[in-house]
Amino acid sequence: MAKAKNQNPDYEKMLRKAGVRITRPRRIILGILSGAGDHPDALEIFRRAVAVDGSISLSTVYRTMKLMEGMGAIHRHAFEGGPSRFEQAGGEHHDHLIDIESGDVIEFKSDRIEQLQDEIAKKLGYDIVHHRLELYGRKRRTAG
Amino acid sequence: MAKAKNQNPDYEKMLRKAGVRITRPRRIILGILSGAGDHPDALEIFRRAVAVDGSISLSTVYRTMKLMEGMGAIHRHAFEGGPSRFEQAGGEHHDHLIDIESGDVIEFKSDRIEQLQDEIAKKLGYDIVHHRLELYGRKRRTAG
DNA sequence: ATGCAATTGCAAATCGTTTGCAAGAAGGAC
DNA sequence: GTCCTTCTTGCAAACGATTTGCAATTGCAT
Repeated sequence: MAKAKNQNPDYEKMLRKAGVRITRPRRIILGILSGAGDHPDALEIFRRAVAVDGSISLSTVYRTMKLMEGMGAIHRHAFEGGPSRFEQAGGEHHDHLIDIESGDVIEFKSDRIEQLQDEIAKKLGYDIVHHRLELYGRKRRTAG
Repeated sequence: MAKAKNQNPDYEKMLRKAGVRITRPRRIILGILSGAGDHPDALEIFRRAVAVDGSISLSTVYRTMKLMEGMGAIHRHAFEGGPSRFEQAGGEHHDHLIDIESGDVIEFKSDRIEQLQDEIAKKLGYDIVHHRLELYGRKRRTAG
């Protein structure tokens, strides 16, 4: 019953092909993102990585995040004030609903909204390169 | 033909009523936001404020921004990486299209999108407290 | 005008993130 | 497997944006 979010597109192969060395820290960090069902920030990734290999440094986590972001292997999210949070790329595009009480992130998708965004941009004379749609909400009290 | 974006809801009165002292720095800063047609960041507001009164400090700009944000008199936007940018509140709600080449911000509004957002949140069991919709785009080359 | 609490400017502190550098690994050539 | 070059790493120091402690100053109710 584990939340299997794992469609691991074998990043190691892709990265090596792109001329990126697969080092021990990188393998560990990538593995963590790959298995994460949440959207951890750099410090949290660092904690999880250290649990596997105590010698990994926070700098390496940041450097790896930046590298992977550049390669398109992960997505960086800057939710409300807090630090950047990361998520493995590869899945379908989606937006986020952030629970302002717990910080939990729920993913959702709306083709209709995407379509409307395109129309708006077009009307304004722009081509959308990317967008950000975040809903900040509070769990509805289940009427008791 | 100036871009009059000025529906100045007499913040001084509102603020004083809320027990906030109207000091010289605050009056100047509020005036700047009120007359701004753009979305300046703290440093830019500071620059404009210093041009009026050389003794104003950056700390005061930050403190005033935080205070006014709390009072609902301004909105804070954290676009892509950069520092927070501010805008006087009071106008109608709108979202933003950011020109990734110039940094210019264009405001737009879509009731349809807002409505869809509400539906999505409701379906997920949440009440939206606020949201953020930003389109990052590039000016379409006017086919010549 | 007077007094006290709220506000300020300044400098130092903080947070998240980046960077210089010397030591240490990755992986192609042999 | 061994060697070599180059890329990566960990560390500590630097960074940019923002916040804070503090003593001096100001707003404004009286």
